[in-house]
Amino acid sequence: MNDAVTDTPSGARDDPARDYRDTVFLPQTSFPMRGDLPRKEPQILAKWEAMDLWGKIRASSAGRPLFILHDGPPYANGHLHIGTALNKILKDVVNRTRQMAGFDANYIPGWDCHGLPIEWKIEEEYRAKKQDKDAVPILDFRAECRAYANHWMGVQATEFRRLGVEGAWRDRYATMDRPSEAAIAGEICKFLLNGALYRGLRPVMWSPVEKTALAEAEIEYHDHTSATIWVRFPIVKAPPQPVQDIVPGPMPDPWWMSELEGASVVIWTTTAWTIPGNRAVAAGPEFDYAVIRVDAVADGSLARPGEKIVIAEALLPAVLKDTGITAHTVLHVVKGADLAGTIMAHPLRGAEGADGGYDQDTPLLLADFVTTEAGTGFVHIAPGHGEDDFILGRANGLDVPETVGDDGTFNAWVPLFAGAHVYKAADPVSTALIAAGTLLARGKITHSYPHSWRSKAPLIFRATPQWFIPMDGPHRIREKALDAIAATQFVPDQGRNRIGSMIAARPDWCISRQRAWGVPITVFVEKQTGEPLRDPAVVGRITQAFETEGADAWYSSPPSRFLGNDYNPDDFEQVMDIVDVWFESGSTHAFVLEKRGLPWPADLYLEGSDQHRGWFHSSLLEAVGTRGVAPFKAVLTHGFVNDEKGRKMSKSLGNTTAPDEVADKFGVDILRLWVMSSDTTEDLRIGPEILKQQAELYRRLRNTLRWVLGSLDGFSEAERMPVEQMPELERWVLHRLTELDARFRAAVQSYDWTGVYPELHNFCAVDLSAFYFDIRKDALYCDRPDSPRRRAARTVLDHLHRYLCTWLAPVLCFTAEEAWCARFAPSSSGDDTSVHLELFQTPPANWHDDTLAAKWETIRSIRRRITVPIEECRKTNVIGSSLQAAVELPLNADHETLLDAAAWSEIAIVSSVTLVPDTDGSPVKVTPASGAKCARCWRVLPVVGSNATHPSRCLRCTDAVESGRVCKPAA
RNA sequence: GGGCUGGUAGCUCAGCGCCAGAGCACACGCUUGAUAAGCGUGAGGUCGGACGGUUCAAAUCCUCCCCGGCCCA
Repeated sequence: MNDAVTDTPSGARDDPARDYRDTVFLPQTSFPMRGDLPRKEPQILAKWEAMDLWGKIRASSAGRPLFILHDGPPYANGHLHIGTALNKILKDVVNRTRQMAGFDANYIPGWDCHGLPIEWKIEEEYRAKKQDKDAVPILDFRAECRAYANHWMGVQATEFRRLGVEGAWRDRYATMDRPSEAAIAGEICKFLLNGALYRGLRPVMWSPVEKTALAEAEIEYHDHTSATIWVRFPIVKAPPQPVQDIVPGPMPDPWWMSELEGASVVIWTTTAWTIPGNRAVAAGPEFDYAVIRVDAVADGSLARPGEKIVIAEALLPAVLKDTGITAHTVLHVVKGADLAGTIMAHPLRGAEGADGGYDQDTPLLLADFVTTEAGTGFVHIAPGHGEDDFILGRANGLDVPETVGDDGTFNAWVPLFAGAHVYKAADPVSTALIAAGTLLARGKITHSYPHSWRSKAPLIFRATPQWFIPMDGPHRIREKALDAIAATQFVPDQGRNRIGSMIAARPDWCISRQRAWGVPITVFVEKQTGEPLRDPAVVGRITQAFETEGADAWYSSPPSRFLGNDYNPDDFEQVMDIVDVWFESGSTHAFVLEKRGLPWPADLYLEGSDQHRGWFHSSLLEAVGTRGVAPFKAVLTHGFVNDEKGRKMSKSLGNTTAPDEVADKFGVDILRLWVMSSDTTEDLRIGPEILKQQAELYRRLRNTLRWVLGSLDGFSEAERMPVEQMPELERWVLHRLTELDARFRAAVQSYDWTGVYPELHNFCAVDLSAFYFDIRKDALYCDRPDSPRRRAARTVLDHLHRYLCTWLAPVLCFTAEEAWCARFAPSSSGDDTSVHLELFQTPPANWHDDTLAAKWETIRSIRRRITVPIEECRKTNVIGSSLQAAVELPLNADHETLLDAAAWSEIAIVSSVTLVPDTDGSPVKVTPASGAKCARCWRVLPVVGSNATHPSRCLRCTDAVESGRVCKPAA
């Protein structure tokens, strides 16, 4: 308590003009109204760094139940954007709330470092220096990639920490760390050793000029003129089921389908060289296909009058024109679905010199990628020469012929065309088809075609050996993954469905890439058998070497180092492919959790919804394949950040919001508040107006804290009052705290934070600022310090300060710290006090009082009946301040005992209330209060002026002043 | 084109079968002892569209369409 002020000497009359301000307890605090966040936040960060806050948090929570949010690694390339900021802030809030709810939330942030984008950056630098990548030793190249990733990890770490994200930054993980590379190789070898790793063929985009595979982003599309061919596939066996003709008219013989034998299915392709690789024809199940008889043809047409061909009805006019058919009869129309099971001959069946190499059957399959935009409505399927073809082929057990070599020429085994280059294959293929009688027409088309970004040469899809993890078969990875999904908590729950349908439909996982910057697939293949070597001793030598030297050891060591004395290196081929980066990040659980002795599986994975196909997916498959279960107990997803109109952000549209700009202009706490004010399970929006709104919300929170701090000035434990002795108003506030507490605890459990912080804001604005604080200002400012009413209020304010600071700490991590230290660490520098070392407060059971809450709900609704007529009196200039009002309040029998008249005047902040019985819903009457205004508390009361010595004060204020205990605010 | 998802006041969000809600912003007023603050009052929406369906009753269920977003093709 501050120095008491002596009133005027007893007996002397007061000066009516006296200013009583210095006898009133006005809020007093060092906590400024303006946040000044962009300047202050870095100072607070520096303080945390200096006191080793992270270390102290860990030490303080030792022994508590662990909570592991396993960090999905962002790619170590470029500055943070708003999406990564959202993700990390949300993670930080979840971690902090769990920490403050009593867990030991040890968060280890990490990075994804390998992969194409960094390779490209380094290659780009080479090109700028006119250097050839292939001339650089691979270890040098990898070292440059490593340095590049390292640089960006540092940049992003700084940016994340500026966002207030707390974690084990010194112990961060990176996929390119040596132990990580060793662990990743170890995971690959788990699949190798348990037999779930096989080598198969798969088409990839290939440049015959550079003799290399290319990734999607290395491909440029340019116009290219290709030869086109229309080819007959003679039907040798009609579909198995009798089907009804769908042409209107007389009902045909249901067995007409047998007529299809002898007819031909016609395909159209722009890549004649893929015909030798054909293994099927696909039709669209929903399309109508016409069986026609050719009646007349133009000169030079390869069509034959009298022959029967099948073509999609929608494309019939175009095909007739292109093939020179001038007259025809539609015999039947049939759904594509009904053609399934038709067996055709390969168009080169029986060709001279082919030696029976094309005599295999060609099935007709159904596929939803077939369109009727161009062609014939039938697609020729060469599983080695197209993504769709490959997947359809796998699903139907087709083989993947390896027809083309790395230089773009046909392999020696390919009948008729061995050694020919695919770029020049259109003529020989056409000639052979003409000889076989199956070419229906030829043409040319100019279309957009993939080319190499480097050589500008046209590319081909070519079957190449790749490494796969099977989804089905003895390891039942698909089935186990689906079981694991069923056992996982998804927030929101739709995520289960989304990842589930992907897992259910996906093909085998191709984990090999023909690249340099990554972890090699550490496998030796026995040359004679083509089988991978499965020897735990060899695996052990590999992972051991990687542990200290990293994956570079694979490139720098002779194979004998790994093969040991049991094998002759000459008998083995060392695989030089690297593993898919998704396999790497899918293995982080192994080296970040398991290897470090943290609990496994993780409690939570938390990423953007795109990671259903990405990290959640690969982590699930990796863990199921090696451990049989998911590496996470729960998966939380958030949406994407769009602009204020809900449009995707793009530099060209100029609608981007960068996190560092928000930090510099508003402060990080505003950005964090934005995250928690949004529904993060859906897409979110951000922009100038939305940020401005967040700044408004922040101001209210900040001013609430400020007023609490100011009104608590000088609070001493001696003032504290037990709940039982408090007025109902105070007990109602404490009850509200129990309600909010329940909301927080539920959110901590469920990870569902939507609406929680808006509700806290609502509490501050509506329950506290506009109601409780407004009412209690009179007692806090004007009562003597030992007044029970004031003591009760200050006790509640003490609780409010602790509850609000701790609740806000996970989100407004800087502001809450400031408000906490403003009270508990006023000495500032060198002090180790931090709100982040606190736990959430636990409300005593006796604070909860539903009956009281219901009663005060009624009181507040009656209060609203009073404020309306007061407002009307203001309009007519009868009164200004509500303290100038006297109210006549009619109450019905149910309400007349709620409060007494004095309490009503307190609650309504008026100078007097008269209660009258309400029998017919009579309105509240407001009149100017009679009496004079107390110069100290401004209430208008009849007693003011009745005391000759103290003519300008009311009784309460006279007592307060004469007690000699009212303070003069510290200067 | 397919899978998942969203479209309720200027903004952020509730409501998800039975009279359109909250906070913020806005307007007006009060206060000048939370003052680059605080209080009060008020205005504002045919709930994306359908002179579509189901129902006694639809923002809420169904169908179609339009506009976004993520992932595939």
